[in-house]
Amino acid sequence: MNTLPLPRPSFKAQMHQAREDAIVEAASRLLGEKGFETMTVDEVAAHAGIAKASLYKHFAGKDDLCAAAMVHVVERLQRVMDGLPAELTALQRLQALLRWSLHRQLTEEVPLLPGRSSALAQALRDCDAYQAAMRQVHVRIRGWVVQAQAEGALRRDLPPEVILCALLARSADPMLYMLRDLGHADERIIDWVMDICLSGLTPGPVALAG
Amino acid sequence: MNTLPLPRPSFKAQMHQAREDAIVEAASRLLGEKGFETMTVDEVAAHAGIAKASLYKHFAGKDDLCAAAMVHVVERLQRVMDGLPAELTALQRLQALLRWSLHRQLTEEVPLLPGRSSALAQALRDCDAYQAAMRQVHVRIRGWVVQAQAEGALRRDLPPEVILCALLARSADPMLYMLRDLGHADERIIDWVMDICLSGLTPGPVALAG
DNA sequence: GTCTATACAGAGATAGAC
DNA sequence: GTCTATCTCTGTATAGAC
Repeated sequence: MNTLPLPRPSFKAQMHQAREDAIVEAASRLLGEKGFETMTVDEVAAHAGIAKASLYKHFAGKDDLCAAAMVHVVERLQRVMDGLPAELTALQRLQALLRWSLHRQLTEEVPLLPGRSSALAQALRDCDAYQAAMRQVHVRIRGWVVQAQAEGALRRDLPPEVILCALLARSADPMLYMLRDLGHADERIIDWVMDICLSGLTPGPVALAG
Repeated sequence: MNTLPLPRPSFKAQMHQAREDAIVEAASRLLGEKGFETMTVDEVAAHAGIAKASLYKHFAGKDDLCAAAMVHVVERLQRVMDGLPAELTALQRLQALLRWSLHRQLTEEVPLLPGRSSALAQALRDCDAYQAAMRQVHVRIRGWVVQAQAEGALRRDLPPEVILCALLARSADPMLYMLRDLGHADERIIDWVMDICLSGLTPGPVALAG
């Protein structure tokens, strides 16, 4: 692509970027802990250590701010995908992704998916950067799903899109919190959810009732 | 002698109850469509056809109102459980319940489970009526799970509580909305989700990566 | 118990000095 | 660009007449 040497960012620009990152990180944290509707811009500013008015010099509004936080999350996911060892099979890659997203959810970080009836969902539909990043991720994961199906590691009677949804939806599965409320340890919860997601609840090939 | 027409002492009470039911129904509808944080008491009053101040004569506040709506939902679930044909196996009962809750979710009705970071979750923890009803439902469904395990219809290597959580969590599974956004028909979505929940994503016994 | 009108609080967003 | 102080709107809850 662009092989031109990038101009060294000025000190001021670095400061600017660093502060913006701090804001986004604070927003991500609160978004994960409290959700879009419950969190407030005041809290974000307080956690970032700046005044609210300064925050509005960086972001147009709450929607904008949280959309940026969500883009941040997707970019982290992309880096995780990039960092997977080359020798892994397609299924192993998908398992690693699943484990990563479940772990995220249990540590109260931003979920990959916005809540169904959250105003954030609408804001994200209008955010081109988020849509583009998310499309990339989908295409890439879908490729792994198809490959895993070809290798016989995933069911071939399900459309790849459906499997893709089933995997991504785990990152917002309420089952994790229900199990945590019962007092189970995080790692055990993750193992159960992954196991059930992949193998199901029935012992063998299920005999569906007519 | 008393020539007055037969007294109908419960008439006023009936009116009272009918109005209260209308309020709860409106609250349920909006709770399902928009979620606890986004919906407003004004909207509920408008949908119920009364003034907001009148609503506050029936319920102490928004929390109270929505808790009542949630209790209403659990009671409907209990009636569904009561109405299941006696000749069904335990697994078939669980499948029927699963199908019912998935159908509910797709028709934008109140989900059985509150969102993770919703203020409603806290309100429900403080609501004895909800807690009691929910405990009853849990115990009953858990019984069916144990029975299905004994019949070999559900995996025995998972604790019943875990399977119970896995089933209940489907009623708030974001997968349904993802598939709907892809343009699939409701019935097909439900079939896929039930199938994947019970049989998993892998073809046979899964070979976990070491 | 139901209404109209209003008090009160919280949160998003902005003004204007520095 | 950052701050303090303020505006404005929305939404919960209540007062008081009938």
